[in-house]
Parts: sequence; C-alpha cells; structure tokens
Amino acid sequence: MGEDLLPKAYDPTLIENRWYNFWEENKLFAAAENKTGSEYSIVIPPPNVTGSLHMGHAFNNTLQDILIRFYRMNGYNTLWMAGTDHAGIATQNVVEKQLAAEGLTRQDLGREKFIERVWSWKEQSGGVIINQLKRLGCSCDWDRERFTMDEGLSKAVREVFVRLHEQGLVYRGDYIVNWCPRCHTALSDLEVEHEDATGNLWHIRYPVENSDESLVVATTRPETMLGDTAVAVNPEDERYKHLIGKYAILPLVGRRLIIIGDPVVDKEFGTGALKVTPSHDLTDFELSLRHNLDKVTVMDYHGRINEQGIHFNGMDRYACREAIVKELDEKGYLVSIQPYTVGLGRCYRCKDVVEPLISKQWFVKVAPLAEKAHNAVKNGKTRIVPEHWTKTYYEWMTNIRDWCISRQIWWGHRIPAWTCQDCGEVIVARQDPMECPKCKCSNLAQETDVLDTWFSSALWPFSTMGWPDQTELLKAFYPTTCLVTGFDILFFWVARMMMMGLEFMGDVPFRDVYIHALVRDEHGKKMSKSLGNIIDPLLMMDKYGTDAFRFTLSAMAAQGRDIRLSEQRIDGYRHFMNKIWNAARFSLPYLDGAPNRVSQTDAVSLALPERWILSRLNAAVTEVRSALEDYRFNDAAQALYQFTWREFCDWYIEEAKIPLTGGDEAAARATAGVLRHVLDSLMRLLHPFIPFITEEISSKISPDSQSIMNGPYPSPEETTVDPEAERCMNLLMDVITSVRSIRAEMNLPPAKKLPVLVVPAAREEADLIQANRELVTLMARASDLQIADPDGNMEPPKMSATAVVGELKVFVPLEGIIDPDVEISRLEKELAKVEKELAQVQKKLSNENFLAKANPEAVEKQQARHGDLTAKQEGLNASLERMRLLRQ
RNA sequence: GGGCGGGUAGCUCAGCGGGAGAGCACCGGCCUUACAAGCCGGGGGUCACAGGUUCAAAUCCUGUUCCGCCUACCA
Repeated sequence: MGEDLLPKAYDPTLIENRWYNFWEENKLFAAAENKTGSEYSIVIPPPNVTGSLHMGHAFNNTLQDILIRFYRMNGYNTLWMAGTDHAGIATQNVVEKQLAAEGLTRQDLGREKFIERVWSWKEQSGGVIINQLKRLGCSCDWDRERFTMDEGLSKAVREVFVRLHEQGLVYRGDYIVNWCPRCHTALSDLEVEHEDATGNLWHIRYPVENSDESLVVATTRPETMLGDTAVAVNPEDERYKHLIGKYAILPLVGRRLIIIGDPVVDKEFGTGALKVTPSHDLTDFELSLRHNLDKVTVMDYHGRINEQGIHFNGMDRYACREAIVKELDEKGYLVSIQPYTVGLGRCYRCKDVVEPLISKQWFVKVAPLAEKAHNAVKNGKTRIVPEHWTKTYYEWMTNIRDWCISRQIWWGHRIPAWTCQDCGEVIVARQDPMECPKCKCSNLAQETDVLDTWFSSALWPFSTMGWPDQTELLKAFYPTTCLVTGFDILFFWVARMMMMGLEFMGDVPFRDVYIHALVRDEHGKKMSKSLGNIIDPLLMMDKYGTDAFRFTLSAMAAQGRDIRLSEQRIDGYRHFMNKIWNAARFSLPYLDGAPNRVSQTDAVSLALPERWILSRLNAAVTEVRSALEDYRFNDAAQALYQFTWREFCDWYIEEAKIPLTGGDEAAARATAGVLRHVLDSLMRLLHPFIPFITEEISSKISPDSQSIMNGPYPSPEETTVDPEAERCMNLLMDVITSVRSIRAEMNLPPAKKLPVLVVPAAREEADLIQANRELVTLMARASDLQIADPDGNMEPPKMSATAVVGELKVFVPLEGIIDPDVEISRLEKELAKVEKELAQVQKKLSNENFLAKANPEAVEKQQARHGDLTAKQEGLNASLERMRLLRQ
C-alpha cells in the first residue's frame, strides 16, 4: 500500500470553494444556446435582491441543482436560468429604513434621487444571495443571470401591459382595495395575510326616524360608523321587514341612513341588522353598488380619521375607536359589548393591519386568462406534482377575482400610462408619448404608480429568455421542463406564470411543476425571526459542509410532507460524508493501473463478491434513476445511503480486502477493477446530491478527466444482474452474521477466534461455502471452519452453540466456555420468535379461503416460508434438547 | 364556512393490500492497519380511536378525535 493520498477525516472547507471556482471558470454550467433536441431547463424562482439565503431557498435550490446535475450528466443540453427579483415593497422598505437612519424620508429625496439610491444599493448589496447560492453549489448558468428590472425584462413588462390593455384585460377604476397604511400602497388580495385576533362585537342602537323604534346593529369596528350610509337587514326577517325603506339616524353624526333589505345579511348573526359602510368594507361596498348608496370616506391613507369624521378628525383609527365607544356609551347608544374573535388582515410585508379603502387602481381582468390556465392543467399540458395540489390550483383558478396590479410606491416598473392634463385622455403606450393623440397638446403626466412585483415575476420564464424577441434561447428552452417551488407561492407566482405564458407564448411555461414542502424547525414550527428558531443554512454549511447539508435536505424531501429539520440530523449525514471519504481513502491505493471498467465477459468469470456487488450496484442505479425521474428525492437519497454504507462499505470492501491484500495477482487485479468501477459509479450516482466530495474523489480516481459533472450518469446494465450471486451472498452473509451473533450474545470478545462447524443441507451449499471458505473464516472471525458432508450423518459437538440458516446449521463448539443455561435461554428466545411467525403462516395456510382466493404467488410464498421456518424450528429444537440433556 | 395534509419505535420520518422498516437516540462488546464522524451484536411499536370491505388491512371505505396548513365579504 502506498502513502495516504487523503487525510483521515473529510474536511469540506479544503475543497468546496476550489471546485466551485473550477466549475465556474471552465464554464461547465453553460447551456448551449442552440437547440440540440434534448433540452432540459429550469428557471429559478428568483430570490429577492434584498434576500439572504434562508432554509427555504436552500431546500428549493438544492432540489433544482440535483435535477439539473442529473439531467446534465445524462447528456441533456441543460439550462438553469438564474436571477433575482426587484421585490418592490420589500426593497423600498429596506432603503427607506437606511434613509431613516440618516434622518431622511424618500420624499425628502424625491422620486428620481430615491430610485438612484435604490439602484446603488442594489449594485452594492444585491449580489449577496447569488454568492450564497454559489456556496450551496448551484450550477446555474450565471452568464445569463437576469434581474426583473433589467432593460430587457422591463421591455417585456411594458409590452405585456400594453397588449393586455389593448385586449381590454387591463382596466382602471375606483374600487375598494386592501390598503396598507404603513407602506402607503394598495395590495392584492393575496398580499394580505389573515389571522384571528381577540376583539369585541359592539352592539349599537340606531334610532329609526320619526318613530319610537330603533335598530341595534353589531360591529367589530365601531369607528367606521362615521362612514355609514345605510342599514341592511335580511328581507325575510320578520323583525325588521316593516322598516325597509324607512330611515335610521346615525348616532353622533345625525346622518339619515336608508334601511335596505338584502339577502347577504345573515339573520342569525349579531342582531340581524348590519350597518353599511361602503368606503371601508368590501361587503358594504358591494351592497352600495347594488343599492346605489352614497359612499362616505372617513379615513385617510395613513389610517387616520379625516375631515368627514366630525370632531374625531385627525385621530388615529384605534384612538378613534376608543373615543367613539366612550361617547356612544355616555350618550346611551351603546347596548352591549361581547368578546369576539375577529379576522384581521395584515400586510405581508410590514404586518400592519390592512384597511379596505376606495381608491383609483389598475386591475387585470383575470377570468379569461384563468380559464386557459385551468384548462392547461386539466388537459395535461402541465403536470403538477404531487398531484393533490391540482385541486387547490383549480379551486383558486375558478374563484379568482380581478388582480389589483398598481402599487403606490416608487421602486418598480412604472405603469406606462399617461393622462393628458388638458383633455383628460388616457394614453397607454410602448414608447413614451410626446403629445396627446386627441388634443395634440404635450401636457402629459405619467402615471406615478408602479406595477405589482408579481406582474414581472409572472413573465419570468420567457422574459428571461429575451421575449418579446423570438430568440434562439426561447426556441430551445421554452416551455421549460420543470418548475420547482414551494406551495406558498402557488397562487402568487405559478398560477400567474401559467396565465401569462399561455397568453403571450401560446404555450405553458413548464411541463412539470414540482411543489415541495416547507422546512420547519424540529418541533414543526415555521422558522421565523420572532420565534428565534431560525436555522441558518450558511452556518450549517460552514459547520458541517455543504454536501452533508444538501444530502440531509434531499434525504428528508418526502413528497407532501413538511420537513422538520434538526441540526443533529445534518451532523448524522456529515458522518456519511466521512464514510464515503474513507471508503475512497481505502480504495484509491489499489486503483492505480486497475482496469477502467468491467467488461461484460469479465463479469461472468468474476468471484462471487464481485458479481454480487455489481448486481447490487445495478439495483441501486435503477432505483436512483427512477426515483429522480419521479421527483422522489428522499427515495433516491435513501437508496444511495443504504447501498453505500451497508452493501459497499460493510460487506464489499471487507470482502475485497482478501484478494487485495492476499497473494493472487490476477484476483487482486480483478477485484481492483471492480472496486474502481463501483467507486467511480457511486461517485457519479451521488454527484447531483453531493457535488463537492464526489468531484474531489473522482479526480483522484481519474486524474486525467476534467469533471464528472459532464457525465455520464450510470445506466442500468442488464449483464450485471445476477440473482444467483445475490442468493449465494445472502446465504454466506447469514452464516457470518449468525456466528457474530453467537459471539456477541455469549459475551465473547471479537478478538476471540472461534471454531465453526457448518452443516449444509445440500451439496451445492457445501460447495458454495467451500469456495468462499476464506471469506467466511475471515468475516466470521473463525479459527477453524469445518464443513460437514451434507450426505453424511453428522453428530454435532455436544457442547456448542447453534444457529439455523434456512436448512443449514451452524455450530460453534464452546467446550469449557459455554454455560448451557445461557445457550438454552438464547435458543428458547430464538425459538419463540420462529414459532410466533410460524403460527401466523400456518394460520394462513390452513385457511381454505386463502388457498382458494389468494393469488398463487402469495400462496407459494407462504408455503416456502413455512418450509424455512419449520426447518429452523426443528434445528433449534434439536439443539435445545441436546443442551437440556447436557445440563442434567 | 370550504379545502388539503398528517397522527407508525424515545425523537424525526419511510412504507400505503400479503413476513412492521430506516436514521438518530438507547443497551452490550470492540482502538479487527479506510473510517471511534468507526466496527460487531441487541432491546424497543395492540401502525390515533371505532366500525366496515376483503381469504388477508398500518395500507382501501365510512365515522370520531387530535394536530398543522391553505382559503373565505358572518358584520
């Protein structure tokens, strides 16, 4: 054996950066621009430029990288399109916070200066997450990196907006929208997070005009009464029916409120009478449209009461609530207060409570777009994996409401609409207009609003590839093969890409959508800063290595189930990396000059362990490939773990030591060849999951090849499938394990070599063990291995421990060492187990219905089991009897 | 209110019609020259509960219950 080629313990820090730089410098991630016929493409869910890699990113991108590397190694022309999202509100908030630290607001700077400031912030700190993705090993085609505010993508955004407008799918109007008083902008329905909060239901008495009667309304938001313009009751409600058409008088304000009947009012809820505030409640807004009611806005964009709010003018919404309740109480209008759980809407960016407010906004009419997107999934154009998400997708697509796309912020794509200040004409155009097409004046004012960030994200699969130009890239890679994303943005992003892709490319944006779960903490809680349960992926990579971290994520990526991640688990897979490292460390010195691959003719003449490991390798290859093709990342990872550790390391390497360290040169060469082939294949199989360590080891196996990144990925090889070898090895392994087990249960030290007597049931068993005598001797740590003549009548040594493997018996003579009582209880325990199983089998076999109705294979299997178990039972009983006699 | 997912070994989870599995943790024995981040052996589960279908149910159906998530204009 030569010198140590590798350090004893695997140290990821020594190799990860080196390999990543090598890959990048050699352009190994680059896609060929022109179509080859076998393309594989993924567009990255673009992280926010403000972002820093969190566990969700790490998981999401690990899965993408596995797919990309897998298909790249399989010879596909592979494109992983990368980039970042400008994240309107989020980014603006970050920069505004910076300004605030300097005592400034964005208004102090003005729009232009502020945007310049955001850009310079982006240039300086926007690349952080990209470097973190590189740290994770992501093999994106970085030369094509895009940003949603790039010139090209902005052109696409404008083109889409104008076309939608031309088609009448974009419109502008005064509607009630979700307003964030903190961010000062409208939000789409999706951008509002709902939560339950403790509140009250206040019952307030509204007197009926010219009458002694009064109506009691129930509300969770008494301050909105300032904007009431009606009271609604259910037209079927006997209590109030007679009041419909009459008027109530709004307490404190004195406004006359018409009493209307409408079926939306639930007779059972509260008092059955609903105060109607069209400007500050969605239901009420819609009521006002049906009944032609006045709208009185009482709150401004800061969430403060405005001049319509009588003496409450200028008060904050919550202060006003208190004040109003107090005054109502003092004046005798407050009937009662009930504790009540209210649903609160919060801004998804700043968490402030959202106000429904009426304002002028731009909307996309989504119904026609949604219908196409719905059908595309229904017709199988796009497949959602796991399949159950399709239902959620349909649900949303059918109940979808128009999409509010205008935002009253500065950072984003400014809406390409102008209003003529002279004649009021609204112009929507691709190029900035110089004059009003109607009155020819040049007094035009551009819309100040920008578009919802998700508007540009919706175009990502084609805008990144150069659309609206018909580029080679689009021809080659659109539709993309697969989108990998979390379900949290199924509606925000996936659904909208479907709509836009179908509308503007005439085809779906991706063939498959793989929806993965969320990464939670070890107790199943969502990771969040406020809970303090964040696990930082960068820290994990530093501490345990990127490969161990990636492998953990993939091993836990079972479909449809959230991941509960614990650091301990990552540490566990770090051990796996070390195991791989040491398997290579053992193997490498023998591989010099070993045959590169095992030829088919070689395979036949190989020794049993070689034939066995090749057959097992083939099984692993088949399983890993099929698992990855089905997005069963965890199955693939588990198969690799089991094969590597249990089969390759625990058994094969141990067996290989015999020929490798023994004298026969031809046998050593054959084994070295197989060892090389299996190790090389294993590195390739593992590479998509753990790219760094596998590349390092591969480079030691084959110093002349550039990288295994380019493949090939191992394919199943029929010729290595060898059920006979597997059957034989299983028998040998059982024999070996049975001896080890006896040793351990008898409390004998491993160093103690034991004589072993094997009594085979048949000639071929005897031959098999004879042929592998050295292997069994070594691995069972036998001092002497005797094989009885299967035809002879062998009387076992009196004082010996027994194990039964099928019909074969193993005796370990232990004269003077063994305590018969210990052996008896050991045998009894074993017998009890066997008999319990036997009882189950017998029950089945004595059931006529089973024999008649079960499929023949199942019956055969049970019969075979019955035979095995009976033989085992007999063997154990014989030994027990012998032991009992000896004791007397 | 509607929808979805889940309750399997101490923990985290596979399995989803025919012998209850893995990793970690645990117990016992080992520094056997690749690896103590290791090796060998072992213990541990009426598969949430109740019915049903079936020759056969952790696995399929129905109901109950607990947990989690998504969605919604009961103020």
